[in-house]
Amino acid sequence: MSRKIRLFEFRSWRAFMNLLTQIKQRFAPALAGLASDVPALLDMIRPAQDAKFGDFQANFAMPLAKQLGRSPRDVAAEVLTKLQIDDLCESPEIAGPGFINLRLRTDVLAERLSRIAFDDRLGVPATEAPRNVVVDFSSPNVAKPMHVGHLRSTVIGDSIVKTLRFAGHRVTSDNHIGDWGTQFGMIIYGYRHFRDESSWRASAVGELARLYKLVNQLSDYHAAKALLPALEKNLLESRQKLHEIQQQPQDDRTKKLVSGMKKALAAAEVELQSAQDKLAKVEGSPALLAAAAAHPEIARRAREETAKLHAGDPENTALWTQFMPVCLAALQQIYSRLNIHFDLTLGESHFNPLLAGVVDSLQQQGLATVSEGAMCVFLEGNAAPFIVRKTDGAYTYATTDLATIQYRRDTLQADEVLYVVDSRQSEHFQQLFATARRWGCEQMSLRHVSFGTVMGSDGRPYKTRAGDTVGLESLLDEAILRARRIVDENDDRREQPLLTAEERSRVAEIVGLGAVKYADLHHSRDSDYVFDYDKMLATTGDTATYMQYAYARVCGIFRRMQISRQSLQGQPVAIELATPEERRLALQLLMFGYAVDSVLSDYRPHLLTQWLFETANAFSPFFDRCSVQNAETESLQRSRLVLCDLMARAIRTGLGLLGIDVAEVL
RNA sequence: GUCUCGGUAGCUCAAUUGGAUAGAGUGUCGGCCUCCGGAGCCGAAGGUUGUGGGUUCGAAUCCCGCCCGGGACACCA
Repeated sequence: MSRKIRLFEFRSWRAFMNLLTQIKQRFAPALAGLASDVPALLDMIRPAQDAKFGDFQANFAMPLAKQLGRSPRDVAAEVLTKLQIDDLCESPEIAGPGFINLRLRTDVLAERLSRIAFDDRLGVPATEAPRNVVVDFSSPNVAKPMHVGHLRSTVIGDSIVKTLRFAGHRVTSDNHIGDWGTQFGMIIYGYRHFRDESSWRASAVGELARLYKLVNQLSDYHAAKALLPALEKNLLESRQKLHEIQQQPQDDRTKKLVSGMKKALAAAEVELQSAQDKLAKVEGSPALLAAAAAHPEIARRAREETAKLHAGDPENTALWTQFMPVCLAALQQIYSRLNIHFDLTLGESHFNPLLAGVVDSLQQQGLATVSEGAMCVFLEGNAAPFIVRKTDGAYTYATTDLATIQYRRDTLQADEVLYVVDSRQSEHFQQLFATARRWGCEQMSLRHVSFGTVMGSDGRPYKTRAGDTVGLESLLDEAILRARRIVDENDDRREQPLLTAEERSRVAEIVGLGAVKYADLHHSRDSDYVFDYDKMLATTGDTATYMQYAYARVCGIFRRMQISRQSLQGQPVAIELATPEERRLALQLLMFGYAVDSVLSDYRPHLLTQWLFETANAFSPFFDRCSVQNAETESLQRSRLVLCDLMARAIRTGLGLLGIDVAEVL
């Protein structure tokens, strides 16, 4: 009996937590007689765009008025006469063309906040409809060092996993690593011909990375050398053509031709330059040049090693088996540093045995046909076919991806699969999903969560000054190093430094990693963004550091007053919202659930960073003007302590969903 | 050439997917330290949302044309 009652209470207060939902429920009967599609109208009730419009705003009067052929303000007024909401809000106001502005009663706000004061979930209920979601992200190639290109997928994917879990879904994070590709042919070839035994013993990972880079470089060298005459000829011809066109009288048609030619010319120049760079790098080193001369067929031979591996050659399989743990350990090192965990790491090799069956099945269903020797799926609206088996009999990543979908449907029982992969592959996924649907996966939701490129300050993809891609490891090192300088400087400025050397290292790690992750997540994912250490580690503005600082300031209050946050728990709370600053902070804290919902509606973590920044921003004036220590009354002091504790947990929880940590002292 | 994503304050980015006077940060300028962490707070200036049309009560957002940029376009993943 008592258990039943408690369950009921629990569910009812959870349901009541979401003020917005509750407000919508109040509007439903008021709208019932006026419109057929009430839910659509209720959906137009939202948090106010600007605090001067109150706390919530209803935008439905204008479209509804149009349906009814009446004036919007009239319709709004009629709705208000039927609306029962005075136990929640001040009297609603009609403004502008017909907006309804709602301001919550402060006593209601205080009461709601009191209820969630010690709730770990900050009043956000777990979903009543949990789904099985597989999130496919990070997905590096093993045997190649991870670089800046893997950053976004890894960070965004991890945040989506954490947010989905928080919302109550059953999530499987899966790292679909490239462990069966051409790079293995390269390191096998490299291992046979260029291995340095002592380096191998000292650091197998480092040696594999060196071998990969070396073989790649030599292959590029020969390719560039072979291509050079054609590139030079191409460039000359482009210049010649451009010159000729420019001699002609200028009209709209020639103008267009000129701009087209200029673009082609620029592309040809870039291509030539890149080839020349590759040649210069090898020719600049006698050792490399000698190696290149000794291995003229290196690219082809490396490909053959890959083919042998795929064909089950025992020696190459043995090498693969020997290399894999080394490669995985190298990846794991970065993931544990980033504090990112995968439930599964099922790479391409795992699905290899299934590929023949996939193609057979596609063929049997009449989806795939042979064209120009390749097994293809032709899709309406796509010029290029989706190739599932190449002319030489090898399978492609299309095939692997289909096998993976099958596995996720049948074995993991997924309702939904998210692919956190950069936007250049959107055509691939569009074809993949279309094929999968026709193949029998129409029940499953498949989504490409795409994102843009990380750029340098020059507006081009982020590279080192020498033009190499930036290794992820060194990128993190640099961020942490810079964070350490900031932490040192700050603590040294104190009369009594608060941190030991070890603590400083720990804090620098938290601040540095947080900066990198936050900078990535606070941009909307589909746009490119400019990578800038100074901006992401700035102690002012919309950075992780600013949020972490706000957290540390709260901790400072408790430390100073010698009150543990733990000791507040379990005692009765009565939140008092005496000032505008307290009210603003309270409202902001209650919006957490809305922020989480909005993130998940389209997998956009930047909406959570926005909420965090607004929360830290709401806290600052409170901190400035509402002294806890010198509060007028004991009950006000207690109320403020609870508010502080809630604020700290909100920041910690919110940052946590982004994969970012906090520290008590910065 | 086709498809696709973009062009918003000096700079870096938002804009709850069609809602009010387009907002933040940074930078610039001007105010706040007998008071819980000044890594802070408050304020000001800064815009023809690439451009020309259209759709409607209402457009940065949707449609069409043009200009500029990124990317992808049969056997790499």
